[in-house]
Amino acid sequence: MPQLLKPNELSDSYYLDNFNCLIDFVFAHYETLLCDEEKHFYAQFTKLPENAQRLFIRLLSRNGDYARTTKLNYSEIPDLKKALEKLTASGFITPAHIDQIADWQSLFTRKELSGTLALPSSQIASLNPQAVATLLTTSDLFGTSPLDSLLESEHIVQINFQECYTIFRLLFFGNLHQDLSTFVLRDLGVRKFESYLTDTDNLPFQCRKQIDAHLLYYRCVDGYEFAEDTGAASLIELHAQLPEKSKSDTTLNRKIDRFTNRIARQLERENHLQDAVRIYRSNIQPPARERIARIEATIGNESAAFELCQQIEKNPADAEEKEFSQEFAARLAKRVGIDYYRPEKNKPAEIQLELPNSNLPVEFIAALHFAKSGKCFYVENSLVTGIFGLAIWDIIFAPIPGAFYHPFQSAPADFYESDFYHARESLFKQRFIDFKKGCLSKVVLTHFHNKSGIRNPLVQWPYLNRYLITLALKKIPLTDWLKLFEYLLKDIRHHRSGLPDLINFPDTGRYSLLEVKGPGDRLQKNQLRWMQFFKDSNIDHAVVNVAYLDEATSRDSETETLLTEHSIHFE
DNA sequence: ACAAGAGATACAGAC
DNA sequence: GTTGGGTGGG
DNA sequence: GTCTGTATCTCTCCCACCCAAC
Ligand SMILES: [Mn+2]
Ligand SMILES: [Mn+2]
Repeated sequence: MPQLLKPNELSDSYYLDNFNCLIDFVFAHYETLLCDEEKHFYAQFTKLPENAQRLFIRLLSRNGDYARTTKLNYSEIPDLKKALEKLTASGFITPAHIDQIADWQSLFTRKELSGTLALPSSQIASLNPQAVATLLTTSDLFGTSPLDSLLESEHIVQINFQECYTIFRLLFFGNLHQDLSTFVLRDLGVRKFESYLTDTDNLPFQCRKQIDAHLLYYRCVDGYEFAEDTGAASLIELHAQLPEKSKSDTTLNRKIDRFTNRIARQLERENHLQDAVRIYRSNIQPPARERIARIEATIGNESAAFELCQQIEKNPADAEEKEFSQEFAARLAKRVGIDYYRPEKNKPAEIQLELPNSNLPVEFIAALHFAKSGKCFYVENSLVTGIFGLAIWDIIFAPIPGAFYHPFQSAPADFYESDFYHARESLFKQRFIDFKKGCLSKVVLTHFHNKSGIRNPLVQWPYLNRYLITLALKKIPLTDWLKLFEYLLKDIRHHRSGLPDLINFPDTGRYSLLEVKGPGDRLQKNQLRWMQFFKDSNIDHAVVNVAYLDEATSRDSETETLLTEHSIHFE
């Protein structure tokens, strides 16, 4: 009998349904890539009675490999004992072998442990897991250990098949950071996703080797913290364990490269420069080459550093890397006393303001100042990026092969890839023609209305409202929008950030983009690049330097009124 | 959109 | 006694 | 007294609870 549900209400079998949805999808589309144990896991799970299924899912979504059965209490699982028996009989859980339990502190409270060990709880806190285990399992003259009393009325079970579930999650989501809560958040209406069709003919995993590589990568990431604490040798070993980069899996390659950079950077901090350089060299992702150049310069290898800078300049991975290579080369040349061309520095226009410190974020202080003679909004990336996202909404979610492979994506799989545009070129070309015919406002406002709250990699809904959008579309000329869009499209990954804090629409007309800087703050590289773009595109812009007239005071009533008028709310 | 970018803030060292 | 971080849950 | 590099902090639904600390 189907339940009648209010829009944001969960059915009483929600997590069972969600889990089934996940594993059924994986089994249906990836059966040939599953190993015997995984297939066994799936087959056995589907044979379990519903109550046992429920309990197992509950156990899987807890932390840790073990659970105390006395701590389990679920109103939707009436016969816990029977469910536990079923799970034990089918091998989904097993009574724990106490000598395999390494971490007793996460299973029992300090108080419980200090009681049985007859030690002050402060001392328990300072013991390492190994020590606790030893104390607990050491028998006295009568052959009894503290553990015996602790476990008198306890059953600890080991939760099995966690690895299988991990694989299923990986295959379903394509990553390990999403889990069953993703379903819940969608069904509660917290996160809305576009309702595209998933392309089951072009799923991301093609062979078992690829799956294992992903899994290994995640294992290495898990091991990072320990390796960092253990020292350089562990970090080097960790790097050696990383999966080989594959020919086709650019997503995984990118992850490996980022992680590699993280390892090498830590080696730098620990002063293992040779190893850091060696590891950076295996890597294309910025800032690997930059780091190598810096290290070479530090250890007195200026010529090697200089040469690398020239290589980078010839073939930069992105604007940031290119700028680095030019500036650093010039710096090196100067240091060695060689004459060398230095790119002229862009100094954006500046506005100096002296304002009372009303104890608000400096962006609001500045915005309220400009609001006295116009309309001013604190938008950062959200306006330009958001308008663009609304303007090309249907292109972002167009059914390109392989773009969508599960229902919880906020972007197509290739959104940040350099060929995102080319895979949709005809759609974009047509859309830009339409814009030139004057349909920009209509497309944007239609999507703003129809897609409200739905996730889109370019749209941050909380910052957008109809008034702001309408005003921006009216005050910013189409030619400027087209230039902005074109610039965004050149490198979406990097160009979606660094936009100025404020957009100002003075009463006298026009508009300008303002980056606010309080005392001690300075322009970031990407912010400066946007300023350069505005200059090249003839778009009003400035850096607003705010100095405070006084110490921070509490907000006066005048400020409160302004805040209310601008729908700004704090604490 | 893979414990991340995305921005602000703090401080040290170079010059 | 209070808080605040961690965790589980819808 | 600037300019640079680097490290560090804050934040992702939101609520109830439990436990460990200041
Ligand atoms: Mn900002
Ligand atoms: Mn700012």
